[in-house]
Amino acid sequence: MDLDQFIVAVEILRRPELRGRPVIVGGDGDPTKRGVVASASYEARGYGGPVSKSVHSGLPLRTAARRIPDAVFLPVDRTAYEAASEEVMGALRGLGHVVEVMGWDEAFVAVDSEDPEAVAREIQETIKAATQLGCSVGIGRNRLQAKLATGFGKPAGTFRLTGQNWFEVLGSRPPDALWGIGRKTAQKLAGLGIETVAALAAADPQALAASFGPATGPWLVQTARGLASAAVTDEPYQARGHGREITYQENIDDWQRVRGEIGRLAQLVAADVAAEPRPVIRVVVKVRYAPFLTYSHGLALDEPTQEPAALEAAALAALDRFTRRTPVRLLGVRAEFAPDEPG
DNA sequence: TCTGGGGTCCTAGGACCC
DNA sequence: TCTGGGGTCCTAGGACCC
Repeated sequence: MDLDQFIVAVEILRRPELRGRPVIVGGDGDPTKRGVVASASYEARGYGGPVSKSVHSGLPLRTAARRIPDAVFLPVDRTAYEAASEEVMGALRGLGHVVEVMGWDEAFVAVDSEDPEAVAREIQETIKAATQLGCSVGIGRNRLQAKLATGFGKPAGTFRLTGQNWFEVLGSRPPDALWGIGRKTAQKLAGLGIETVAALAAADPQALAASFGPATGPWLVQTARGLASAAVTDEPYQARGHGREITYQENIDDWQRVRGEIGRLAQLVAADVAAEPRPVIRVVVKVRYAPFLTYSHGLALDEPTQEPAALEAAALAALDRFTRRTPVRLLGVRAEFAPDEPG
């Protein structure tokens, strides 16, 4: 299940007069500032029109404003989206299936049915009745097939993608049409002469292991064949870590201030971590210098802890490993938890 | 394209050990 | 003291996703 233009849809629910207009949500809503598009309405995406007038998520806000000057720009309101998402997932769980939430606007639902389209429509009606939000539902024999199927069902539709029609639908598309394969991998594959899903499915897993590593190589081929094995689970999600990062509106060139900001971020991370039962074993500091060069340095803690003072001290020690003291545009602090003991 | 913020997983290389 | 072959752990970086 994948909600249609989720963030924009939540905004339109509380501002119905925006329906039908190009709406762009991102940053603090000021398109003259640093930030990117979190969500754009279908009107702003300008399907079928020229790229020079189309906006999509990830696009810099300043570029979006140049492309659609009369769009409505709104700030990101995480609290509102979290609340709406909770409502949706609650309604979905009410149907009695195993539900695995994959972010604000997506979930896998484990269903064994002779008539999956009927179940899909029931899911859509239930969510619509509870929240007024539309969604598309993809049907497949595994998570990979179902996930890709939602894209073909948009908006507000259903689509069935199984071994029966996998190559008919996807065979001639580029590999980055698949879930988990992006632009970089597609380029690297093209360099090996592999330019379609069908070609990737026919490739030798061992040969790809030489180029992509022992796990990724064979995984690429399995994915192109539409195969995936992970079951849908409703086990409560356990975060591996928590982090905070900020892109500053103006670059910081005073490294005393950088120190102060890292301390502040470490305190925010300490507060986030306090909500979890697990201790922190490692702290990583990230610095993005003004020309968009990003580096990180981390260190293992002497002993596992959640103590804010210890996390801050570790973050400052990690910061000391950065020798280059030129202006920065982004600072981040991340805390990583001890992994679960097996068994 | 002057390029967010929250994450996850994998890889390569070096250190270290036997 | 021209130097093997594992294995594991740690670290930094990259790719990807929502």
